[in-house]
Amino acid sequence: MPEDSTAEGPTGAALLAACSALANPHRLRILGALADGRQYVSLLARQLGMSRPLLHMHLQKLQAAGLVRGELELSEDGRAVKYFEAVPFALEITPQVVKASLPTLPETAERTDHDEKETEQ
Amino acid sequence: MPEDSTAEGPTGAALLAACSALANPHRLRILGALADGRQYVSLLARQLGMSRPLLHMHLQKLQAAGLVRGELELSEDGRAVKYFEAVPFALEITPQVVKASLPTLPETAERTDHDEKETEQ
DNA sequence: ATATCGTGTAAGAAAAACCTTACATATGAA
DNA sequence: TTCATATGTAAGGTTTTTCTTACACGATAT
Repeated sequence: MPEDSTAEGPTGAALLAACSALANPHRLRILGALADGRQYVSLLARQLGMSRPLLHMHLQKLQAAGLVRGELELSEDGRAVKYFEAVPFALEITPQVVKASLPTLPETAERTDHDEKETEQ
Repeated sequence: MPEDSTAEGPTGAALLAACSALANPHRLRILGALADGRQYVSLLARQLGMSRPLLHMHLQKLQAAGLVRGELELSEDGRAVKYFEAVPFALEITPQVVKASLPTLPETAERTDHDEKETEQ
């Protein structure tokens, strides 16, 4: 068996955050647009044909998930410009990876394994 | 460069469906529970501590995304029992994979590239 | 001063997702 | 028949996400 039991997987929280961030067509386009180069918000909004506040919101979600990174800079002519770039992540998801991530999934009250008397099939 | 340009990636629709299906803690638990063996709905609901109608709904979403598969069987004693199992998928997601999937992402009107006069930085 | 460019964010409507309760069916056993 | 098991699903409310509109600030250029 070619299994490498030391292969690190994402935490449940990280996996959930990443998948949630990717579960939207706009955010997929945004991430795709940043795949081969950084860009600043206003221009990116025009390129993608969406409003700037909307793009801002989606970028926040992508950044919170760690898929994208932003940096505020001052351009030559003095204006504040915020550039975003894709984080070079590589997320491999399989049923086993999901299973392995569960212990670190916060959410909805851990199964407290009290009243479970012979619930086996 | 170890790049294999013929490495197939998921379609935009498939990627979006998969990520949407995984963007929920209950569904992560469900998939994790099915990772090493099939199970039928009612028992799975008890094991996961959730209502059967709720589990049913989540299983539908997982199945629609192709991450899980269900089969209705008749047990020895004649009762109809529906077993679900995890599909052995392996989804690798990177910014480049996302970018490559965009042409096959339906949703929100393809950028029709008309009025784009020198929008370059 | 005013216009233009960049930034951020708050308020509220609209849409989608989530979840519970309730009902309906079928089978086997007491 | 009645109870227990399994299945599926519709109706309705709650919660979350999504999106627009509107406002605010700062700097440069006219």
